[in-house]
Amino acid sequence: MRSRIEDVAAAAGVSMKTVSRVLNNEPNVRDEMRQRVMAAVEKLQYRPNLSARSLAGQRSYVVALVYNNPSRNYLMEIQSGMLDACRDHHYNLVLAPVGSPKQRKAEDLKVVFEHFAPDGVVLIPPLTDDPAVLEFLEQHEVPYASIAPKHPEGRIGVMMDETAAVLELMAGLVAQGHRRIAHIKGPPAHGACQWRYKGYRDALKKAGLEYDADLVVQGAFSFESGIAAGDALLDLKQPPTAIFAANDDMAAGVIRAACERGLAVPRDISVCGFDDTPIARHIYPALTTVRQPTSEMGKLATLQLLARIRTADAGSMVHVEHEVLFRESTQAPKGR
Amino acid sequence: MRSRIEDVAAAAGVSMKTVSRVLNNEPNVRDEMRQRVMAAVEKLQYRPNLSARSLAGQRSYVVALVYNNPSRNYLMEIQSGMLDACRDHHYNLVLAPVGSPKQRKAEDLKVVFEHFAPDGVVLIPPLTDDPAVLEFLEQHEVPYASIAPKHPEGRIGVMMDETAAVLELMAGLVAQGHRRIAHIKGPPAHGACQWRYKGYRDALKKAGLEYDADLVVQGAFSFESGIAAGDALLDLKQPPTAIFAANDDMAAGVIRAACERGLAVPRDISVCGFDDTPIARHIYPALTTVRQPTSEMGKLATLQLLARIRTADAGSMVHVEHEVLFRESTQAPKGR
DNA sequence: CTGTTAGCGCTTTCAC
DNA sequence: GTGAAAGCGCTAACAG
Repeated sequence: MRSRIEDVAAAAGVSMKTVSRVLNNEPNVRDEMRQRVMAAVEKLQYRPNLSARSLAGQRSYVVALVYNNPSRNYLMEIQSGMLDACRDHHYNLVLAPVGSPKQRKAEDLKVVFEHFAPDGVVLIPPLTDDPAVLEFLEQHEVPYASIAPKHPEGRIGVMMDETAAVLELMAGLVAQGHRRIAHIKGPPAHGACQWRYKGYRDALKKAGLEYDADLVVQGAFSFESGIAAGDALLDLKQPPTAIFAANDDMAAGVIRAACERGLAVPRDISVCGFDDTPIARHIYPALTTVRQPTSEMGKLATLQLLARIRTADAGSMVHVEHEVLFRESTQAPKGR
Repeated sequence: MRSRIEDVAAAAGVSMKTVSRVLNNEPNVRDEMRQRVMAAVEKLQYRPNLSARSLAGQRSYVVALVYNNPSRNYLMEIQSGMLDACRDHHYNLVLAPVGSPKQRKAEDLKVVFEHFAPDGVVLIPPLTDDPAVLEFLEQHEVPYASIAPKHPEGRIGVMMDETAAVLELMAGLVAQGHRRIAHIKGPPAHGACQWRYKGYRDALKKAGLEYDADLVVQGAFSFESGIAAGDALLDLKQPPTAIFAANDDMAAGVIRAACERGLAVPRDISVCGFDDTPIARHIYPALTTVRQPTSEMGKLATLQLLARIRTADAGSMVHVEHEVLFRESTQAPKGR
């Protein structure tokens, strides 16, 4: 049978409460006691019982990943980073998909909270900015960390300078000689998309190129929406020489659209995406894109959350570096 | 504050234990009592406290998904199916990646068990057949369901007739006129690969084609291994006219290898994969492949597991249907 | 068929 | 600084 706190107390010759104090890093324990307890814990291979702990105390040692319907790759990466952070801090991860069948986000959240009473949650786009979710969390006073929120002010979590990344990407296209560069926007609910769009406009201005509304179409982050957008752009009287899609899936759709009409990428049209998901490397030609350290972002967000759980005003909004990857799908335009 | 079982008992005018009986579907409760209790539960919005339940009882109402390093897409699908099943049965899912950094699978499992004491686990390839994991589970008498195990005898879970699927796929290639069909094998640790390989051999025999060892190369399920295998096959003095890769990622690698050397798919070489992961539809040309209902398999495996948790000899190995999808990456060979 | 009593293993008072 | 006792909300064993 598993050893209990009582056994550890007996082995160390102290009371249960002292053991509890040591385990929870509480003050008011002499160093010598601490050592004795640690030794006994080690010797008996003692691990606290989670259920008992959360029943008696107020903490559950669980954090939840709350999400709506992000890209599967993205979710996977975040999840894996969170698992890393959790493992290191003896925390545990539960998944909280919300609003799946009936769109009752707050209801779904409530169920998760009733079951697991997580000590905090990590939010990822496009849910990071969902009013219903935020309201629920504020109301229940649950600490949360946000990944790539639209409005980072006063939040803790992690984000990347997406605008700067796009600026860099666009500068590369301009350097290759592109003058007519189109943009496929992502869903507006997705905070990052507005930054990417801003980067696009800023880059045009910086390069002295005029903004042309015809060259900007709305996508939905899906492969299919990329095909539709690509078709629309390639049908223009004066088509662009390069297309910057707000994510890789849509960029893959554009490549499909181009191939279907006999155009070669990048010879006839340059294409680039964003995110560096696996598809970026797997399609032919390999996509020029922006890598964001997604898994690390999951980890960092979790660390900020754990800090805040421990101390009410700890944790901050941390920034991570991007990396622009020029690959095969972009080159100087033909006419040059 | 949340209502407790005591409140429900008071509201229904019965004892706590009766409420408990109703909630756990135990026998020996009059229908009238049951109704009264249910009404009170509804009225008070009562939800049992998980921690208290698992502390007092023997069940944790948690199932774990135990995995090693499957394809991310695959994992995602399984996970989503499991979440469905769990939600329907008031169970909860925890993730148990094992052997990640230091390859101590049993150790990692133990940690998960100490924290969550899951009532059962679902195993997915390539871990389904891992001796260390199976031994741990048997030893601790933990019910488990297996997805696509190498040796289904006596197991519960879910599997697909992979051999039949390959037979069907290969028959399609033969019907198109292919006579030199190559195969890229998946990692041997992965149970399904032996069934896919068997299907390949059986199909050759059935079509009256000779088995040629040069046409079979070993892959590792990765895109990169697909490139390498594709290069090897295309370098042959007498290259194949069609290549059947044991999964989609490797098939994508083959397409890359072909494109790099200026060959067109399917004009110069037909390629097909297995699994119908998103990449199959997203690359150009779209891959001929075999769809397996992965998400449903996650759900079904969980249902079998839950049945077994409830009753020691319930649950079985269920079979799901495949679907062969002929898309753009295969056509009749040139020479014909 | 139903209710009472005693814990599950831990943390929290509150004494010392 | 440390410890003893009293629950956290539920289920198990037993009594009715």
